[in-house]
Amino acid sequence: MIRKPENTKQKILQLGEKLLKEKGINAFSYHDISSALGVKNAAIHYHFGSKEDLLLAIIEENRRRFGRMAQKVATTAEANVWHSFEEFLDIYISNIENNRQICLFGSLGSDFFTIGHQGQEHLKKFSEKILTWLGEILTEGRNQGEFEFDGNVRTRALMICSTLTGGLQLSRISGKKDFYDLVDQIKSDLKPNSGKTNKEI
Amino acid sequence: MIRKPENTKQKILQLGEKLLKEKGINAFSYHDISSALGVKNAAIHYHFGSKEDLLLAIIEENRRRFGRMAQKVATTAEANVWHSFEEFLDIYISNIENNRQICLFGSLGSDFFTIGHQGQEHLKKFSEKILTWLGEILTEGRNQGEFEFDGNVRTRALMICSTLTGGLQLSRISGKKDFYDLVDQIKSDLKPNSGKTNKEI
DNA sequence: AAACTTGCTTACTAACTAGTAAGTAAGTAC
DNA sequence: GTACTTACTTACTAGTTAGTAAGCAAGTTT
Repeated sequence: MIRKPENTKQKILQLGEKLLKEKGINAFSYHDISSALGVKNAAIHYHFGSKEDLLLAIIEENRRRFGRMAQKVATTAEANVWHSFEEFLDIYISNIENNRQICLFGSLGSDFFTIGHQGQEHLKKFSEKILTWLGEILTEGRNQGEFEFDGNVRTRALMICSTLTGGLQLSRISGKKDFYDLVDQIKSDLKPNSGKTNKEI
Repeated sequence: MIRKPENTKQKILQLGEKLLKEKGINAFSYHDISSALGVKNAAIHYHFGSKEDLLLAIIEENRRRFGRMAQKVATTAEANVWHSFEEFLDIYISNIENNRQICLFGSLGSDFFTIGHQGQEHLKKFSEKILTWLGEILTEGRNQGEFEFDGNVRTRALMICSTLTGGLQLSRISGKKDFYDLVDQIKSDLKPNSGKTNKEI
């Protein structure tokens, strides 16, 4: 028998995340994963004792991935707020391009009352992390004159996240193009001196 | 036996909608409905042959309800765009106040690939109806000088819907208050001469 | 070489799922 | 008063679900 330690575990995690973002936590089963990977059901339980454990691992994996992105844009030489913001938007764009997946928070926000307490708490902490990070980028950008927007920073960060989260879902229904329009409008709205021209484009 | 025709059917429909918006289509069963209503599983199948049939009826019910709202604001004496827009926002606010439900499109956008073709098509038509209606209100308001916003009308309508859809879900995670802040910001952003003050509030 | 660990498989269970077929009590039409 | 319709119930099925206990082959430690 060929031994590739941690290989199966990683594959389960990756496929679990894919299924979570495509169908939702309540619409895939251990069998969906095991049959796709050519292993038995019990192999999934060996690596992730319960479905809740798999869910926690998926959330943690997303948290780490976000951390790496934040680290990357913070240490890049030509670091600037627009570059950081684009990297953030790319997370959502890669979702829609990857089989029209929705984001973690959209999937688990919808199913929030069907997941365990630990999952809810992990999600809450992760969402605060994102809102804080985005808030810092927005504040920095506003101070630099790179961004222009009204109101409270946290609310603006929340609004951008909500638009992207909802946009991924609605564009499943109304068409992919709508999401790209949405992303362009979000960027356009943030640009200074875009004014409120009130002209039809 | 007391005969209240259509009573059970209405109750099934109401509870089905509630469960759909609280837990999602894949997280409730016919048993959840039948046990709550004190009837048997087969009674649900009598009124709604399949789960897909129940789903179609729920979508149709929401479509009718939206139609009644649109009719109402169109025929009200003191009709104006702000009043219409507030009535629209009230649909989302009543969701969050009703056990932190999410909206139909959020729930079914997340589970889009797990529902049947008919459900997807009905949803698509209904979403176009809403976007068209909101687009008309936005256009009228912009022409009257009541609303001020940049860019394409459809994209702006879509952005407002996306923000509300995503906002309902994210505020399950981050707290109810965030949703009310979001609604206030949406309204504030639409107001003319709000400018882009770039000041922290 | 004996004991232990890792990464599974085989074989199973209890609970739950949507859905069906047949029956039945009450009301309605003629 | 007989036939028909409505709104269910009883009783069932076949398939799916997460989860478990025991076994086993290969590699690792001592």
